Amino acid sequence: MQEKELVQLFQHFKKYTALPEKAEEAIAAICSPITIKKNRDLQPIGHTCKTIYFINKGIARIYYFKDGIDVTENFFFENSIIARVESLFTGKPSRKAIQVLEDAEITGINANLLFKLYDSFPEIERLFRKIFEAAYVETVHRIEGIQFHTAEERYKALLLEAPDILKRVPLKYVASYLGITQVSLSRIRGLM
Amino acid sequence: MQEKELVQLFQHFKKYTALPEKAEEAIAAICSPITIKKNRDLQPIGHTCKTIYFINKGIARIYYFKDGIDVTENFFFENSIIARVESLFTGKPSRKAIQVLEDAEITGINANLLFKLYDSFPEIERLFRKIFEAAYVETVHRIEGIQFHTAEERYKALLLEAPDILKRVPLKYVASYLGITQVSLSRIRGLM
DNA sequence: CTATTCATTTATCATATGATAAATAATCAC
DNA sequence: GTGATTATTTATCATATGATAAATGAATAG
Repeated sequence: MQEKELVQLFQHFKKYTALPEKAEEAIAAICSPITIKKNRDLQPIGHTCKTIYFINKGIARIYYFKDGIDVTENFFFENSIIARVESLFTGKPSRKAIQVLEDAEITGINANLLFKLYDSFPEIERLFRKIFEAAYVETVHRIEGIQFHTAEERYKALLLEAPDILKRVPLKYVASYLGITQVSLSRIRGLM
Repeated sequence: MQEKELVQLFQHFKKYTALPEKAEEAIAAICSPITIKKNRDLQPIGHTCKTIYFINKGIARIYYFKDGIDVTENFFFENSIIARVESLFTGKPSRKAIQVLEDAEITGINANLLFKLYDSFPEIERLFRKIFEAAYVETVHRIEGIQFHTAEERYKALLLEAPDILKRVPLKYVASYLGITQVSLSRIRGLM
């Protein structure tokens, strides 16, 4: 594991809570570096999520198929944690995949070993509690953004809150993320 | 605090993780019983969430106003935990309120004191970590249920997955929960 | 019990979005 | 660099849902 990427990871963790050195070492020991090419699946559909990922570089999305149609659930950028929580927290196989949208460098954290670390390092349990609490809050905001807003409102909100998505991600993925067809998204963009 | 209601609370906690007796006592010490009449707000809009609630009896909903329109974010039944997490986990005031839809008996858990207990009782931190992880997973499922489904599909899914909501909750609240108007909901019901 | 308020349904019309097809534009493999 | 594939836009038509109004039904206060 490259030192540089671990530094980036622990830098990210500091936003949530401080970790004693021993705890950092313990986490470092269960991390693996992953280099992956654009458009490849980091995790396929149907497998149980046993890894928590951190993006050092690149973009990724979680997606699944609804009636044969590719639906993007979420996008993830540099310095963020990705996990298919509905699988990670339940132990059930996930119907969702993680795909990388640019050549990426990723740190994989072995989830089972991490959960074991919770017993010896309450600070680590606290860290990940806070990480997922923050992700939970984001998800709640997401619902608010969907409920009772028109497609156009949702597009404008995205333009305001996460313009990077529109700059770096193919529109066809953005469309399903917004819950509309690609054609509708194109029409909405055309009006502005 | 009534013994009976605490038993019900700890019974609920057992679904997530076992607690040592001392931890249960520590939690019991920060709980207060609340009796509240139908249609009253348990927590008003604009206040910062400092209490985690457990419903011993009754139903509640979280709601807010979007452009002057009452929107239901979620429903909660007996034996469930309610919190406006976007306020609880960020310390910011909530734009949402909690309202009781039937005469209810509720246990309030002082959140600040609870978070202090996390330091001395890792088991308590673990318990609430798991509780909110499970709630997070539910929220992720919720998004899946909204994205790319028609109003009719969403109604039918609700009929299947949570028929109790339709039995015990006024339809006007169900409509905004489904992200549609009351009139549309009525029309959809009429077709079936 | 009665009157009043509130909730639900029904009807009509307007509009946003979906479905499909075709034209352009951009990207990729070789 | 060129052809082939893929992404995006544009156009047309169909339909689900919203907005509004009015009628019916249920709940509540006094």
